[in-house]
Amino acid sequence: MTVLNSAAATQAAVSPLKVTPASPLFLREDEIRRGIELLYFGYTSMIRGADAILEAQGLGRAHHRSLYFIARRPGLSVGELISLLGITKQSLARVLNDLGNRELVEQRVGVVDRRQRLLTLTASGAALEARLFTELERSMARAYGEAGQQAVTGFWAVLMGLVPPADRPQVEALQG
Amino acid sequence: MTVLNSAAATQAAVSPLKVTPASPLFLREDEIRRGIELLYFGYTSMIRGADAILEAQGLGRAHHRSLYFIARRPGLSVGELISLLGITKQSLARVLNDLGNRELVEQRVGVVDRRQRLLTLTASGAALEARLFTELERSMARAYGEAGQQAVTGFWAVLMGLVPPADRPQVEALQG
DNA sequence: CAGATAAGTCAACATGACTGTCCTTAATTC
DNA sequence: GAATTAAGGACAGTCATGTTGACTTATCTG
Repeated sequence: MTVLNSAAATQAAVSPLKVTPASPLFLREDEIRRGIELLYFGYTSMIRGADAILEAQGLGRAHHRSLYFIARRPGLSVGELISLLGITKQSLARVLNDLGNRELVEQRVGVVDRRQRLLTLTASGAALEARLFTELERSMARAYGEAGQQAVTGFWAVLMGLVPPADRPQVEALQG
Repeated sequence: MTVLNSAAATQAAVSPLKVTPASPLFLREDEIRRGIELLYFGYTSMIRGADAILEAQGLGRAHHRSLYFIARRPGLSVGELISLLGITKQSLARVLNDLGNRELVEQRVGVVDRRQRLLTLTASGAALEARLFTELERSMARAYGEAGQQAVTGFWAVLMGLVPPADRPQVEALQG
């Protein structure tokens, strides 16, 4: 899956996407609103690409989020997944039951703590997640490519700044 | 509302938030996943701040989005709002009826096209939107301040790159 | 005038979140 | 070893927000 989008990469080297740069007074209301709006439209644009695949499977975005995090951290516990998603046990239960019934996700009893149920993708679950990821990747790789490497660093920095400091370790752990 | 967060602004000048910079191979899967995750957590972190205010009013995020765009573009038509939100007329109708019944939003017949209903906030609607905006602003201003001006430009560039080119004019028009 | 467009309305339905409660099993603590 | 705590599952009801489809009214445009 470590596939370079060569077209986007080429474009990155050649012509970074022009956007109006932030002004020295980049905390003015208009610039705040610009960030709010771009975050809203960017986020919804990115995830919209996977919706068609999900719908064909009779799954929704909630299922996608679970598949994504289980793929990212195989063997994570139900409690850890609840914490990442920020939803209740009961909300996650239905999603996890759906995924289990479709044999996309498997549970094993924890080794160190046998109360835990550790989650992994089955082969077909991994295949579906890969297809969904490819959709997100297409969108993100194009954006990275158009904006350029330096912009990506700024993109990450602002987004991490939006996360309350108390929650940052969890996000960083995911990416360790 | 053009309030500078002086603490954040000072911090911006002094010590931009350190994040692992994007590598030259910034299209590798890990870096794509990092973007996906930060976008998810950043977006949800930002909007979560307004939820308490909304809940106290008996309103939800759908109401907030309508209030936001009506505040941003006073006098926009119902059709324009549908297009911005990407939802159906029937979905918006319920939200707009709620906001009208609470006298937060008013409708006027269009001047150039009398079929249109042009939306504006009432005084109390504007007051509520301002409170909600202040919450988002707090979060965004802190992130801008921590990351620094240059990072903000990159943040905008990547997000605009995520938006399909066909949809970009609409986003830019909002910010004209 | 005929057809297209903007908007409103009613109905039925799906999804994904919530709360609350009860239960089982396993780990921890006294 | 007994009591408490923690992880998870199950069941029930509710709410917010989206969807389709069908129909109406007013207005604009060719």
